Amino acid sequence: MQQEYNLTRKQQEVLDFLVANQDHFNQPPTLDELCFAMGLKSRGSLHKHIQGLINAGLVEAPNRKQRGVRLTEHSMAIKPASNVNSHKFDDHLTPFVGAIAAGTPIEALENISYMSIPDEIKTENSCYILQVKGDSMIDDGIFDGDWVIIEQRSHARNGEIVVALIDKADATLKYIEQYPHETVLIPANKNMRPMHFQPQQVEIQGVLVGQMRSYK
Amino acid sequence: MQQEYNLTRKQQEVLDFLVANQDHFNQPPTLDELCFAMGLKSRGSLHKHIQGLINAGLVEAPNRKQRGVRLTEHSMAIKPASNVNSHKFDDHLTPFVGAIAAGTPIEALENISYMSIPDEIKTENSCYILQVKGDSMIDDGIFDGDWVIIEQRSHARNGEIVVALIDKADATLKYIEQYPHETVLIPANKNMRPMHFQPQQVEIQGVLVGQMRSYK
DNA sequence: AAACACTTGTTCTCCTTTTGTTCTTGGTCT
DNA sequence: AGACCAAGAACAAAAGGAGAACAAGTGTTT
Repeated sequence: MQQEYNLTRKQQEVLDFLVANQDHFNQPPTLDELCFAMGLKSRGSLHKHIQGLINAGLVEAPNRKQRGVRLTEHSMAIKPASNVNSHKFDDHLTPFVGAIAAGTPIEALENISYMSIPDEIKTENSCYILQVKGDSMIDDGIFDGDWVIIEQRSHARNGEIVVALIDKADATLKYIEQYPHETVLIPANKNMRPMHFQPQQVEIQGVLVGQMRSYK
Repeated sequence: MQQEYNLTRKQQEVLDFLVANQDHFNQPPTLDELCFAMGLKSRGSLHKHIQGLINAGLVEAPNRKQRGVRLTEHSMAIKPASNVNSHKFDDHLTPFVGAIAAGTPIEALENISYMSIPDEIKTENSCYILQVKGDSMIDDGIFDGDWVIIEQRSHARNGEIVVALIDKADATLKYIEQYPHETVLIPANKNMRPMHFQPQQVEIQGVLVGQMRSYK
């Protein structure tokens, strides 16, 4: 009877959160903290889901004890077996910091959000995500509205695609070619022309390492 | 799939879908989700088919329980489930099942791996990931080597990009236009021409909802 | 230590939305 | 006619949520 996990969607969500974050907590969370994380406004609602997990034997019964929401050994044992090969849990969330449009500074979001992206489209170094506005890289398959994953760096090799800040004012996503006496930023768009600058005008803010698009 | 049971054509279709996707679901689907995947508009219609499968002993009776449509052990045996169990504990992991190249069947991976992708490029319904081989969608910014996220469905609207199986042999990623007497698959590549088929030659295996690319 | 305020877990009622089930109606095909 | 199938209405149960009320824990002040 207790081996059969018949969890509802919300119970599953709560369990997922607990499993995914068990390492992050130095203490088990309070109900209010969990509510916030799950987007609920009432402890009572959440408590019902917790109760369901307790009945399923996946969470220990916290008898009125505060911060008593812990996974049972049983449910802890489930986690390692949960995915077969590679792609281990990357609890590495990547910050989504704003939008980049050729010709204007990066529009920073007021509250940064985070996305969980696969290792395949990022690097081991620190990365962030921007949403592309405009068509300056359209010939390279980077469209208006796409997300790009940028590795934070201040230098690049010729031929890489970079986030470049021009005259400390305008940010843009372009191919870069650096020569001793000039830096050229090259769009991937037949209708646009390469732009030439003094090297000191151009500050590199990161290098393109991945891209995502939604068709919804 | 073979039938030693007396299933109607539609019952068989539903069963095939359930068997083919038992690994992909984090949780059993609701009737509405199943309706959507099968191209039905009425829960009532689907329910009758499910009822048939329950009578045949292939699906457990979900007594009013939500998301209760599960295969019995008996029907699981139909298709040896390689590594079932407990993907349901990671909502956020999406299976990477193989590569798709125009003109050849999907190359399935021997062991499925999983990627953690953001909600922004998938849907609430069951999705899987394929790697694209070839240039048939290059004008649409889908390049050789890109990953595409496919929502599992057997129908599509005109103008959507689908994974289509032609004559039960060749799988391909194309725009689809469906008319009463013909189905047209349209590549996004100036050098390739639309292909015309009898409707029954073309089986839809999913619809494109997202795309990813690595620049490493 | 006693009294107090505050936090947190628990239980409860009332409500909305989602979802499974049962119907009736009508269509197509053999 | 008899099967299969689809659509949609109608209903009941399940799932999810908000908030009040209360009790048990925690911390602070006196």
